[in-house]
Amino acid sequence: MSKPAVSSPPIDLDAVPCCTPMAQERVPAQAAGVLAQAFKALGDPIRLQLMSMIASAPDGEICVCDLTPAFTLSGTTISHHLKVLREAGLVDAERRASWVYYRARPGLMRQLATLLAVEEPAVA
Amino acid sequence: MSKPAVSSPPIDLDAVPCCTPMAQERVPAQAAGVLAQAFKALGDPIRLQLMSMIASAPDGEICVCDLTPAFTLSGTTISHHLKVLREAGLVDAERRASWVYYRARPGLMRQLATLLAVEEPAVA
DNA sequence: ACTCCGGTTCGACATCTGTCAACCTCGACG
DNA sequence: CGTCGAGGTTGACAGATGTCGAACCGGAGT
Repeated sequence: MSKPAVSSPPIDLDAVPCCTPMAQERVPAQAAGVLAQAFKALGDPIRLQLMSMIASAPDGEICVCDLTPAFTLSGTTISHHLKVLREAGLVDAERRASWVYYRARPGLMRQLATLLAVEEPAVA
Repeated sequence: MSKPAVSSPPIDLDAVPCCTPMAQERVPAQAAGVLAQAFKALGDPIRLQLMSMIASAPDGEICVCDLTPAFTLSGTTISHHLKVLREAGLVDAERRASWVYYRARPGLMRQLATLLAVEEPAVA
């Protein structure tokens, strides 16, 4: 919220030059905005489970109709959470026939993982 | 309660048996709560930069008096954000002399990084 | 003891977020 | 064409969150 920024629907993944562990170098203020949005998207139990279900889908993709019944929430709410994940650049949606399929975008996930990387305690 | 002035109450790090990439196995609903709280703590540009400054501190720790002037925010707000990071189990605070020093807790960060781990694209 | 200073906590406020009900859009199928 | 179902959008609402000013606390100096 410290960043009112008129929402940018399709996240500029290229505008995030981040690839250095935050333990090695301070993350630039500009990158922090985009990266924080991704973390915020994962900062909800429902979305974290949704993201997990999508990322661990056997075929690399999963239908919304398989996601919704996994929670005791209205379809509207699930749709809202999926939209957040979409706008954060974490997942991609594709409409096929009558159903919508979601798949993970490993790029951003990898960036976040790199950002969180910590030196192994063994290495001095 | 023999907790010092700067307390870091809850968060059961041991209660989070998570260590499997979310792309391999669906994260359990119970773990999702705690893990999501950690992600949420990082889901703010200010906190992400704070976390980064703490984690990348040369001596492994950094004084609040070095953190506050790095932002155009009141000390109150910085203190609030630091509290969020503390309660998420991401950082630890220690009062020494007149100043309070923060240091990163690599344990949870490593868990989050593992959770986000993605198979290398080399395997097609 | 008194004061000054760094930092947390408290109280208050505006804004954002999660949730649902209702409606709308797009394909599929008669 | 007309209907139906999946699911995304809108509007509305309670509750959470970010921010600040004021009050408070714990040491250091004087």
